[in-house]
Amino acid sequence: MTEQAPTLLDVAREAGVSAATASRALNGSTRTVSAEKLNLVLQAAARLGYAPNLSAQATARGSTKTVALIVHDIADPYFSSIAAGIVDGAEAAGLTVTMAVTGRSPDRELEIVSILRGHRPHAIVLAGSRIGDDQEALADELSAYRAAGGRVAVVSQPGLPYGTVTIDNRRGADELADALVAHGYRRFAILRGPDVLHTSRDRAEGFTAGLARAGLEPVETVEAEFTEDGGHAAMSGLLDRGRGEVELVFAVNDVMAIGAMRALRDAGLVPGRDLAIAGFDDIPAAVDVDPALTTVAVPMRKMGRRAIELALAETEEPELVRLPTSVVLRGSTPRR
Amino acid sequence: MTEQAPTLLDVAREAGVSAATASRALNGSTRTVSAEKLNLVLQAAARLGYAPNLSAQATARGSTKTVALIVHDIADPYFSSIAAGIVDGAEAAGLTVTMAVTGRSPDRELEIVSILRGHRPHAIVLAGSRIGDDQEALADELSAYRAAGGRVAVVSQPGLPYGTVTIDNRRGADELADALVAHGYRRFAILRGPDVLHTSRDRAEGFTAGLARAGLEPVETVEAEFTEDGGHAAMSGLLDRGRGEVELVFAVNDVMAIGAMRALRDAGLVPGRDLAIAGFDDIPAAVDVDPALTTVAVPMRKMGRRAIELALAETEEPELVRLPTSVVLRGSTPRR
DNA sequence: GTGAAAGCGCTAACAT
DNA sequence: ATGTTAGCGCTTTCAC
Repeated sequence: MTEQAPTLLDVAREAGVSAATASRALNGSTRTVSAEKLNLVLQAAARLGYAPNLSAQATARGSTKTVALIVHDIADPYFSSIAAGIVDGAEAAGLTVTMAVTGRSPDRELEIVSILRGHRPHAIVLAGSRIGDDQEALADELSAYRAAGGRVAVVSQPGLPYGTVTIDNRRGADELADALVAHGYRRFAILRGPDVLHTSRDRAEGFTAGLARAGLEPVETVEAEFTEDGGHAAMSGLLDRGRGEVELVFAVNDVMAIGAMRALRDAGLVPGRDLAIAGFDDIPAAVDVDPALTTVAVPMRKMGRRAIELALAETEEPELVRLPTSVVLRGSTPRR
Repeated sequence: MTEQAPTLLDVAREAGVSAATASRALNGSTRTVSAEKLNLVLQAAARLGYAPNLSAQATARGSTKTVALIVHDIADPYFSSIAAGIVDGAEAAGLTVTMAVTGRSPDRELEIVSILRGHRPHAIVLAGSRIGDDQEALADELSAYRAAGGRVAVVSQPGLPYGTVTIDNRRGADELADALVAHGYRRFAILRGPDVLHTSRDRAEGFTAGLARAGLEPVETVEAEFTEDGGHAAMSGLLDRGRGEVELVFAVNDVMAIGAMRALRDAGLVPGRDLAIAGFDDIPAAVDVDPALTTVAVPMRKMGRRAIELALAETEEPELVRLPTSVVLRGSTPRR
């Protein structure tokens, strides 16, 4: 049967007023319409089940009430926590969140930004570290959006000329190394992600720098995918080759660390006792594994919230917000 | 400085053609415009960094290329897995996903559906079991949307007159009970969620039914929040009161089960050895905990994909798809 | 194949 | 306070 959705004109007609009045009553600044007609319109709208056509509203006004969020993988707890913060913040500002997923493909990301731009969102938020340094095309796309009055915020990856909320990955990893050395560890392996990921690189380097201050260096470095399976595979490989003298494995994120713990157990070893493990992020699952995972706590949800604030703020200068991290020592790295 | 974003007219002018031709070249059915002008337009568009205004397109066409997704909590692995499937499916169909989060509040959910309806999405997908039976207002809102030609699909909760993809919660729990009895367990406690959640109720009842066939009944039933903290609190409570003769605790979802395991460890007990635990869903973390969690596998990602297909399918009759579950026995329920 | 013109549902001057 | 009238950027008849 599919009748059309009722339009503003239907409501106006039903209420016996002009479209303009109906518009003012329903969406405008309320104050300019008499209580009487206001009621008439409201009731007519309710009777008809009217919902304003946001697209039409957007074309007419030239702006939308949405913020577009770009993440790499929504099922990844790191991103979904950030997303949760963003949704919170957006909701507080009366904005709807639209979301797109890149699957970590730079091409796809570029395409997505282009499509999203078409939605003319109030703001675009990029979450998660970009891939590689070759971001010219992306930067162009974003600056076109920016030039047209759009707002951009970036979570996690500094270096883009927009409001950015991030953490100090180097420092966090450095402090972790410190704490671990203080716990008596001396022989470390690093499980890092693909080198093109800034996050991975910074954390690995920070950790190495921390060790260096104690006159140490990593016994071994293994590269793997930035996922749980990546961590599992890398740890399995390490064990196959013989882990030698390694006492502790630092994985550059918790997801990888948890994958590594699983590999350890699969090999009949006990994480923490036979080999210590540390991660980075403090995702919710970090306290669910046994032993609980030593890690660097990243305030993911707060980062999301802050990103929205940055995007919405009317500043000329791109602001860089660095949220503090903290080392959290847990059972996966017992004192030696 | 904020120049305006280039419009179709700008492109047309730049290419020396009419707006109509530009429109046809950029978005229409390609075939009706000469190769020559097509190129002209394409180049002009590229030069200007043109991105079509999707809102204007939507008002003109009367339809959008978006699907709206409503979830309770995006940080919950259950929902984010479903969301991932939906994003996959939508992407395959060339649709953008917009997302809103209810925080499990029925009022908020109603409000969201109303707002979303204003976006005139191609389809609305509701993910996660609804709260309570009092869904009249929600049903009204949805049927207004439906009447205007919108498509609706529901994940997880049967009972709404729309295409639905779900699992047989009763049966899954029933089979789990069977398997656990076969493993030698006799004394069970059930950790259930709020009774208003169908999912929780069905799983608890199915489990009880399974036990009944073996001439057993649950020793105890504890109600808690449907979250990890809820599971933790409930288990702590159970331990405080003395768990008596209970051999195995069945939590109606993995998140609660994992919370319960954590409570167990907090109390100095070893999950699996001192007290067996089983959950439901098979979220990714189920294999990360130690011992790995016995559970009922739910194909969450596939459910999301299937939901999009249902929503997009042109069927009159609301279809009900029940995806199969399977019992997965792991270390948290060793054979007795 | 291409352009002119009307219209999508709404908002925002501009009148009154 | 309310109605009239232009648009917003795009698509889509309808002629040529």
